[in-house]
Amino acid sequence: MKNTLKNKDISQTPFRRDVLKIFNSHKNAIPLSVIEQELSSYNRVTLYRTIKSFIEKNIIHEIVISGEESKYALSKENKDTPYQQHIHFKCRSCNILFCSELDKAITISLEKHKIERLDIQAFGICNKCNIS
Amino acid sequence: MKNTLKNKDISQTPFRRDVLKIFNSHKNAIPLSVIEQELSSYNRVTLYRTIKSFIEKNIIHEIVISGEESKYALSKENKDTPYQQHIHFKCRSCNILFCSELDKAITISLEKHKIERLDIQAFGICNKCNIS
DNA sequence: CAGTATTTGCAACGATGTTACATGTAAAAT
DNA sequence: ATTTTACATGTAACATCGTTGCAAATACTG
Repeated sequence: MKNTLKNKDISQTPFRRDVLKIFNSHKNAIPLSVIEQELSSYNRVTLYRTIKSFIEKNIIHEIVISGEESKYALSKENKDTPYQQHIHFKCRSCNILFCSELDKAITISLEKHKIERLDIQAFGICNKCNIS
Repeated sequence: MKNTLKNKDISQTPFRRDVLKIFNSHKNAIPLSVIEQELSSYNRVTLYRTIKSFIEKNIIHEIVISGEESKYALSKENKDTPYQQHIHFKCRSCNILFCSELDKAITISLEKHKIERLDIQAFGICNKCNIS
């Protein structure tokens, strides 16, 4: 099922549809620069605002890695489905960055601190790069 | 044992000593703005370059969390000690951010992808905030 | 102490992201 | 379907962040 702007409490505009279309056409997380390349024309300010409202509406989420350009990926979870632990995997060979759900949830305990949520980033070599 | 600039392949200057002193006086990760406040005077460019070289020499590391100012913390590991999994904990009440080592290493498998390193960020309520 | 390599401060620049405001457009109301 | 209203967009200006080139100062080497 395609991600749409409907039922997201956000008004539908041509620009937002174009941006969402780009996210739907990418399996993996993409940086702003890719979105800019794929838009025939755009306004910098509007794009920033679109990204910001998509994040607020939980349509996408931001993935930041130290020293790298932020990337964005469609969020699978929404208000109806509970939070699922998911991991971001980054391949150091092809630089691809994608999200994946964890089969078994990870539990970490940290002394007397109460952990409510975990963000996990994994770095390594992806399937494809491992073969070739 | 205090962290020093010796044996780090980096020349010692008053400014670097001042910055390092600030890191040594904080148990937790701090943003640039805190360093700036605690330096009686400083040059913006020099501070950026100092932070960058401290990161390169693995004296400190950067912790980035989506939507927040980057923070920096002293690195415990250096070239002599092997990489240890460590976790960043952020308290959503007092906003403190600190690093902690994991007693037992976490293993995650992701289909056919080869994971070499994990970064884990935990969010919740810290010990102190939990009590009060 | 002299020579060399590195660091610093300054000025200028470029990239990134935000704000105010006028205009345009989508959604809601009639 | 038309009006009304709320929200989204484009523009310009601005603020912040981080970098670069260069000259002067300082730390390290012999």
